[in-house]
Amino acid sequence: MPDQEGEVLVERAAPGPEMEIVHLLRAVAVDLGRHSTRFAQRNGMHPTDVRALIALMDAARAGEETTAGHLGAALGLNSAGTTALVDRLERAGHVRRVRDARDRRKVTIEVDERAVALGWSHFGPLIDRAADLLRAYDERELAAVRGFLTGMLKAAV
Amino acid sequence: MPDQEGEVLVERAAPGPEMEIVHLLRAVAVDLGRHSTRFAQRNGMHPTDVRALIALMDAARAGEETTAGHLGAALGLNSAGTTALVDRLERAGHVRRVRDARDRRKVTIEVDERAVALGWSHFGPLIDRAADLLRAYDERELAAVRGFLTGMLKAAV
DNA sequence: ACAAGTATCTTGCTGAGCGAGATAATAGAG
DNA sequence: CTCTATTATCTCGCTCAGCAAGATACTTGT
Repeated sequence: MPDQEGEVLVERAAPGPEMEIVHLLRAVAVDLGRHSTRFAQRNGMHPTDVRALIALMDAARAGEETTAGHLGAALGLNSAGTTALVDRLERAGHVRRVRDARDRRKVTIEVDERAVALGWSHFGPLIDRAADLLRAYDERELAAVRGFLTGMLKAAV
Repeated sequence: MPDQEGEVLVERAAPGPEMEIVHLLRAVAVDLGRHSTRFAQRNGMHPTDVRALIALMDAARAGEETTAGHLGAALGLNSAGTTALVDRLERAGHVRRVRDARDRRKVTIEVDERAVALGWSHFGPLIDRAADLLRAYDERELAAVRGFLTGMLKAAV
């Protein structure tokens, strides 16, 4: 009876007990996004601005300088959008533009310390909570969480 | 010596082995966001449109009707933005507007079956991959993953 | 020294989302 | 039953993030 094709498509997933966790992961991803959007709005920023600051801090932690071009590429913006983004962040005092001394076409972006502190004040409690949860786990449980997240990371490319 | 205050703020987190997993979770959240943005762009939609379709499908799965107002509230849009969003989705054929018969002020939004199928074709493989990963776990490992995600969900409000 | 290449910025535009208010339908008081 | 308050959606005019195209400034290879 091919008269319910829609239903077949809707109910395609294997409805095992795994699906609960899959939906949980999605809910967490959505909520983390909301959390960071709220942070943006409270500080008069846009979601992209927060993503930019996070990208900049990640690079800084890895010991890499970030140029305007790098930043734009990481966020999927074109050059005009990148310039506007950096203008915005600079005007708000969250970053500084520094002309590269060796290649003077380049502009490296440095995050202001106060922006870092602001980020910690908002995301710190969440990170602490996560660390608390994980400290209660033994090595096999940690491996399970790590393995699941690592697997999802590879799958989501 | 208080001449390195910036550093103190930057390195505030307890640098235990938990931090690796915290960063993993954030990376997964970001990548899932990117995945859904790519889906949006490939189909000529905006991230908000995808979020709207997901919200609509979630409600439908829970057996609830979604009105324009509900949808806007769920996405944090005002009424003008909501109207524009539904216009866009309707123009693209992803949803239908249906005037509620009992309260004729209300407009309920119905997702078109083809939009659902389109979503599955993109997110299905990812979901399958997640289910595969989880099927290899025993009950205690599943409980660990579930507990961590549930805890983060409560913390991220 | 000069052509080709690379990094950023400028200009002009499109469109998502907002604030304010219009329109239409329901609910409650008398 | 009618008049007013409330609720749900839509319309209008605007702001601003991001795009496409091209200008500008610097570097590199010949």
